[in-house]
Amino acid sequence: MRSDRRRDLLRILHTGKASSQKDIVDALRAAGHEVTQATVSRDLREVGATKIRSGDDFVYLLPDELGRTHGSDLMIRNLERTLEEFSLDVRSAHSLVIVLTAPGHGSAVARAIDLAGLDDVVGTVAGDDTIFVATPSPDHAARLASSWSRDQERDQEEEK
Amino acid sequence: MRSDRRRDLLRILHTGKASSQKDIVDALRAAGHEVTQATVSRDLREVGATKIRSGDDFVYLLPDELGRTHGSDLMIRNLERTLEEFSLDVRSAHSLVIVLTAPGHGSAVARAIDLAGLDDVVGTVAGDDTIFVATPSPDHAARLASSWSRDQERDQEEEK
DNA sequence: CCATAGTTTGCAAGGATATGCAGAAAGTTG
DNA sequence: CAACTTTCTGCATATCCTTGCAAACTATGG
Repeated sequence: MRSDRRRDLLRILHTGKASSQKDIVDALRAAGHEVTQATVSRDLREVGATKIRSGDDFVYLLPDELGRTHGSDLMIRNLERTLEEFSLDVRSAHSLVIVLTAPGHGSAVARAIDLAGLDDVVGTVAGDDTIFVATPSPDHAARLASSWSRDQERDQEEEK
Repeated sequence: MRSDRRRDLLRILHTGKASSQKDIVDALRAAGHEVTQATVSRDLREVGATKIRSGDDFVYLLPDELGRTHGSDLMIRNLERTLEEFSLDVRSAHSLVIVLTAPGHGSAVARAIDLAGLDDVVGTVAGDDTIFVATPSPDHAARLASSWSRDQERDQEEEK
């Protein structure tokens, strides 16, 4: 039955291990539902599931899990890319990290930092082109700053 | 040049109007970049963009926009589906709406309500199987309650 | 300027997903 | 129960996306 199958579909999606519709077909068959990929495609549309990148392959996620991608690989890459593109300088000052960005991009970069969900980041405050990042200790701040500098340098090369 | 093209790609993605890689190829060509769809595919992987449902078709979004799907069509459908599945009863009491859910699903349903980003919803508090939804007025509460009851009824039919 | 190594791209093939259509199933009405 | 309407599904196919591979391009060191 349709409703029965959908319950199992949601369960499968919830495990976060379905990376293709074929995977889902297999899982559903294992649960006793004889279905084809075409039906799965339609079911997925109905529940609003979408396939997003997770590292190098994909995962199907439900809409309410879309916002929970904090700290994921995707968001960490997003931070790296954002730093490459918009950060001009990164320094540490005691337990703070100060990031200088292209004018007007302070908030955007700070958001990327927040979304990355790094343990070392306690909080951020963004101005127009400057961000203060609070960390637990000067040690942490130094580590973060040097890591982010590396990300940021690559862009400087290209400017030449 | 690669970096130049990527800047334009990000701009295109930001408009939220690219629903296929072919669209993006066209847009890039219009901006003076001779590219093929294969290159676009690789560029998209690099910036971490993913294709998500938007109503009946798709949109390519950047990672940091994934969380901003509040209030979208996707989230509204998600709420409808969630109510169908987990809500047992919906009533209004003055300017509040009270939703009774399957045991343990209070928070999950409340989250779906929040994500839908409805103007009429001022705030929610969730218990194990009960949710209080604050609205601006008894009028709003009544409207919401009846709308959600309709969603919820469909499931009741199937229980028979 | 050449040789070499690394990077980027197009092409073509293959994989994954969406969909028109027609038939099956389920539900409705008289 | 027959006739009809509506919903669901599989099949076959179209569309869309990814990827291996080889060629074109860049960068670097002689």
